[in-house]
Amino acid sequence: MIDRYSPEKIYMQIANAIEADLKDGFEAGDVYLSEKTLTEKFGVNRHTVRRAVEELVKQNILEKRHGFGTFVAEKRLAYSIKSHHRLSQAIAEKGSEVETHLLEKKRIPALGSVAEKLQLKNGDEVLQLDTLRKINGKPIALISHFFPIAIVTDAFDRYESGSLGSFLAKHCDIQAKRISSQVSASMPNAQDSFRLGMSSTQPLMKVKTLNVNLKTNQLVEYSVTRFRGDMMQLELLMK
Amino acid sequence: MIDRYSPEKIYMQIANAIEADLKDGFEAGDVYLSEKTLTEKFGVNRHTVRRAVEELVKQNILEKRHGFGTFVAEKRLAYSIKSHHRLSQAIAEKGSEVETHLLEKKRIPALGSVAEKLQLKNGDEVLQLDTLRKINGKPIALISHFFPIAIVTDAFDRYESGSLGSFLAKHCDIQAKRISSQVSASMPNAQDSFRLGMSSTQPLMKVKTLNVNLKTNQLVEYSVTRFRGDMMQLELLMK
DNA sequence: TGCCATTTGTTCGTATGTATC
DNA sequence: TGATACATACGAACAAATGGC
Repeated sequence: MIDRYSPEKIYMQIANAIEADLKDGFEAGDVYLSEKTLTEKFGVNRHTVRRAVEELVKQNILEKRHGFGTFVAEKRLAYSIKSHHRLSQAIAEKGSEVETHLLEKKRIPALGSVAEKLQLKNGDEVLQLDTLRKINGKPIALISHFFPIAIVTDAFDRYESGSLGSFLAKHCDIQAKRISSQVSASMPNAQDSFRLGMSSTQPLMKVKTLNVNLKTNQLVEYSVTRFRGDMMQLELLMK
Repeated sequence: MIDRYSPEKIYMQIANAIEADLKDGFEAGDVYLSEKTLTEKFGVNRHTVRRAVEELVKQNILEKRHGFGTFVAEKRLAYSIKSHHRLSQAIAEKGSEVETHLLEKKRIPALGSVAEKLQLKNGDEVLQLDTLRKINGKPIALISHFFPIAIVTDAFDRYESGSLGSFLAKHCDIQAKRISSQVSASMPNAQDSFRLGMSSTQPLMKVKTLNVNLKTNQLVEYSVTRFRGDMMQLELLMK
């Protein structure tokens, strides 16, 4: 079953063998063999089967759940246009319920792009708020907000959920205005994919935005939003 | 440096530490520290730093080459979306060399979103042109252009390479103006990842745009651009 | 050319942590 | 609570690619 003298890596041989095995008696959603079973079946180390399974998870063929097992991934036909939420639409749609939850709040030294964007010195303190955005109960986006400490007031301590924009307007007299956005696609890290309840093989759409105070024109917020790539589509309408 | 009693996994602590380190003294293209060095620096096992680096590779922050080392990933190229702005112009301004190659040309019945966007009946004929865009010799984007047959003239037969926008202006008297763009992130299919010379585990950034003829205001083109997610970043400037 | 040091890649072994049922 | 299964982390050895001499 395994050719230890083949130039093809053992984990790839196993990945291929598993893939063939799946087509022969397994259906989407079925629980697949445990790592222990696979270890015995192929006569290799557990790490090696883990590496093989990892390969198939990356390809969306298997899924894993800690403490439960490995199972055959559901087919994702979900890419039809209709299943995409449009940011502008989804929020405006009647019946779409948008929630925002505060996940974390901490003071950190501004590093790299955060310092650069907010025009601070490397190491200047900023307040970081991480929030989770849900639409109709489903996690859609994670947002890390960065505020220069200079604009942070005690009012921030009271924020717990709901629109951060409205909160700033009401309690801090800050009307934020977006002056630029940068959009890119990348893969999620473990924490982000967990928090968004998505497969780590699905991409994120990252939107980095810089906001100024509409009145004073001062830089007040830099934020990094990670949208679930499979659920969100940005819509840009030209004038 | 490493807190072994933190609930945050060691490999994530290291990934974060490396990310901060990178912003402080490393530039795109620089060779980063070897696994051995990192192992000593953080006082952990080599597997653990490998896991951390893996995390950053997934996020397009580091790149690895077998037998050579780890280096800081190149910054994504930025591309501003503005109405009247063409990709070739946007990039050319930065002094990069842009090539466009025709991959395929065919007449097909408009289906689904193509018909919908161009306001055609399902099954109406459209001309599809697939082009590959390279910047400094590297494949960056695949574009599928769809034109209603009504606007297609014999001139189209002469198109082989170069800016399609300029071609339309010169030979078909069409000045295209973008009226909307939709941006999303998704994984590439086998053909796209092959044509773009990228890993099938890296995401694409898809930009769907709808263009009208500036003079007549008629819908003239719908296009779907697949950018390599690891090489491109859209930039949106407000106002 | 070929050899060597360096660096990443693969595989084995072992132990312990943590989630699920 | 216990059994099972995946997750993390340590240690060791060898393979394979790279670049310099």
